[in-house]
Amino acid sequence: MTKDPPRPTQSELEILSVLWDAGPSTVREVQRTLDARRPTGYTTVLKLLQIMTEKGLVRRDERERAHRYAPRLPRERTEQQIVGDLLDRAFGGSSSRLVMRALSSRRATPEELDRIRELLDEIEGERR
Amino acid sequence: MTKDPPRPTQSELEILSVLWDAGPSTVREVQRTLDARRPTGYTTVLKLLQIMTEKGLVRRDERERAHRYAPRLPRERTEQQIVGDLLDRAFGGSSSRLVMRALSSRRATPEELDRIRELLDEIEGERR
DNA sequence: CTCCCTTTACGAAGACTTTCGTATTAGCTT
DNA sequence: AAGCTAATACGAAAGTCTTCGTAAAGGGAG
Repeated sequence: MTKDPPRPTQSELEILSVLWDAGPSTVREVQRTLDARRPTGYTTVLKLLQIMTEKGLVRRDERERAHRYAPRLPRERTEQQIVGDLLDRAFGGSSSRLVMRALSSRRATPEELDRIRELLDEIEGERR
Repeated sequence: MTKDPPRPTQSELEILSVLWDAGPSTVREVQRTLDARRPTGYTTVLKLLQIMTEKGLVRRDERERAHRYAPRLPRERTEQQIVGDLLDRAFGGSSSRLVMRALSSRRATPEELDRIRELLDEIEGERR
């Protein structure tokens, strides 16, 4: 059984996010996406991805000349880990408080709100 | 106008959380709370609080022999900052995805769920 | 084959985080 | 005032994160 990789750092999380969105990508592809948001050097991204490979956060496919990197864990699972951690650390485990902050922090679209309602229904349904 | 303090680190956030819960506290008080969860030395907490004072994350009251530390920003605001940051960094700005992770990460009480529904109503109400 | 261009590899610097040992200071007790 | 106790101050060490410069390697064009 392979051990779980450590929690990703802030920058690593940003890279993972790109990979989850775009699928297996080369350094150049990730760098271009990141650079559009905030100036980010090529070797910086490369080094990060190499470190992330060592940590087991990503898997590297070396068949092509430009290696392709892919997340090793599903987005779902990592997000859960991060959120759970934050919940304990800053929200005293109160998920509702976190939810409220999230909702008042960014506007959610009506569709999103609907999906959240559905989720609430599901949770309350299970309770019975 | 005073500049905003930087984003707290993980350990700093833990300390802030204690201070928000307990109100202005001495190093010893914070240390005892933290130590109960995970072994934490006195001078470690002290140093952190001193650094946090420099950064402007907490305010120090030196009138008593044992100084009392208090958060400089309200919990609300800091939580918002953290969540907003996380939202951008890992959730592509999708608050609903964050909400779902939060809700499936820890069980919320029925009361909490109700409060969330109310919040949803409010948000949709404003839209009209 | 040789010259480029793009990529990966390596290493190091600088900043930051976290922890802890030790020194110093202040108050209380006697 | 002297001594004890508990607090703060200081500084250093070890680890991590982030960035970047430079070297090495690989492929394609001519």
